Amino acid sequence: MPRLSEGNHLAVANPLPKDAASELDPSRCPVRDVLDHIGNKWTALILLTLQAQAQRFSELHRAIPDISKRMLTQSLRELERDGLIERRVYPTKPPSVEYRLSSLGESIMVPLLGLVEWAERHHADIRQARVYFDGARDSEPA
Amino acid sequence: MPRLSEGNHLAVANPLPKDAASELDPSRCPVRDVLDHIGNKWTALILLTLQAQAQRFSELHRAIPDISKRMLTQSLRELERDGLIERRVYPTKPPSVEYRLSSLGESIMVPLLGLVEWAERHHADIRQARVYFDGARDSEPA
DNA sequence: CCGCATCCGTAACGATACTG
DNA sequence: CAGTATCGTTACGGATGCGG
Repeated sequence: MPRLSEGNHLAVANPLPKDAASELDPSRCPVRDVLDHIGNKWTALILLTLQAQAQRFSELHRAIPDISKRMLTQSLRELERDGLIERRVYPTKPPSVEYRLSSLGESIMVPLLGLVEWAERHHADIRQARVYFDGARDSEPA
Repeated sequence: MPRLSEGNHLAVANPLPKDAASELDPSRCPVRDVLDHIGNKWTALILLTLQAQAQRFSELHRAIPDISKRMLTQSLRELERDGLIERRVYPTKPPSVEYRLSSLGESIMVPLLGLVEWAERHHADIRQARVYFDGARDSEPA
């Protein structure tokens, strides 16, 4: 099995020239960058929702009820900024805005759906492991 | 393209029996459950690191320098709890502990590496989209 | 060496109210 | 309808120090 770009995502061991970065630059690590985003609790859900078809703001809101407007807006902005979705404004009255996956956004669906599929397939295993772990925790000290 | 289990990950539209859950149960949604975990900023990195080979606590710490011991411990516990990694204690003196992927953990590497590969392949696109977006933002209001 | 506990700053997030 | 602004809370996460 290939190991990909050997230790690239691990924080650079070489301590950086001098004082260049008081903090190591995470934007230089594709893995962290992308993973942080899809882990942003909502972004993945939004992408998944948009994968079915383009949606308007309130449709998205209805599809994901437990997100606040604030977070929805913010997440959409991020996705748009990253070029994963496109935002189209129709100057109707009242105005309507439609969000859709860009081609880049579509391309991430492939690995993302892979993860989704894994999640659905192995969720039972995880839940089982959890109850075992939690059970063993307080029945062990016999 | 298959849409998987139609709208499962979206918060259940059916408003739950009565008062059952004041909050909708995210643990019943595999997608959210898994995505939240791998998005936990460190878990994915740890899995990626362990994929190469089993590692001891301090080896992991060296491999991912910018994680605190606290977070490393915590993340490892979570992963162990979910059955993705195994923890082996060697009663040497001083004691040494080794972490390795479980078979379940190995199985998640496939989709995870898919995402990693996507990230590496498209990171340039994302960065470019960002500068474009940010640039357009404050040059637009002409 | 491994890992837990405490303290504390920060940001993420939600709720609400208001604008075009 | 599609946001923005403000506020308050919560939790994440880092630093440090102790114990096995």
